[in-house]
Amino acid sequence: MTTQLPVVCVPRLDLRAPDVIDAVAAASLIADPSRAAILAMLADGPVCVCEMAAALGARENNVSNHLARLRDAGLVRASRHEANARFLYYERDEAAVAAARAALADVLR
Amino acid sequence: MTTQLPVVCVPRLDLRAPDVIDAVAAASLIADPSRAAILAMLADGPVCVCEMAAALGARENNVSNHLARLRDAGLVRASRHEANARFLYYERDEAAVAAARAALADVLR
DNA sequence: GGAACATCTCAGTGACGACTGTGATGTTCA
DNA sequence: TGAACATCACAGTCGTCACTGAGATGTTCC
Repeated sequence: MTTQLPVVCVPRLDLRAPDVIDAVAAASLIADPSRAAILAMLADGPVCVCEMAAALGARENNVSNHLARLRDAGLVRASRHEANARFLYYERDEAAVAAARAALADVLR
Repeated sequence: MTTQLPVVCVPRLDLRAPDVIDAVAAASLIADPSRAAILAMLADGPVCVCEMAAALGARENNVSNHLARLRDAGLVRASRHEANARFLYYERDEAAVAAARAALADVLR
């Protein structure tokens, strides 16, 4: 609880707002419960769209919309199942996830 | 790039959606550029409302609204300047910030 | 006490985003 | 080939949230 208040109470006009666009972009994606759960589920390996929809209790086109946003952000990518190409499996791009984690950690550093 | 697709393509209905409410709450706060910048600025110590407003190029009541949300979440607290109590200085609650950081890191684990 | 300042609270407005429904695309199987 | 399935893309609707403006509270200084 050591609050270091400045001795002189003159507004510091040299204070610059830090660059937070990457953190905001990452946070905006996690700010939705469905997308946050999707990202957490994908931590354990690829998951099918229908599996995620069932786990979330959401419709598949709804999940698809969220996956499209995560895809556009580069956080996940899709590939069809080898044995049954009807199923589309999503997996995380760990490099992009690490970058998002770093951007968020920088704000809360 | 070792995508471990299941050999048998049967939807895993046992898949449960993980608990992400804490991460979503934290992300929702960071998802706004003003709040993200505020949290980042406060990492270096207490800052006055007028200083944050000047750095952000925002109006003071706007900044005050964002600070109220961060306050309600327990991430920041306010105290008046000892020498000049007209100025209200905000500082982070490092325990709460650490908890938010942990919740976010858990989703992107 | 009164004026100027710093900040808060609240209500109103506008914009962005989440969910839905529908139709389209690609895949499997009979 | 046709039916069923898995998923996507897009447009419409509705709710939430950020910014604004105005008024209220607390502080300092004359």
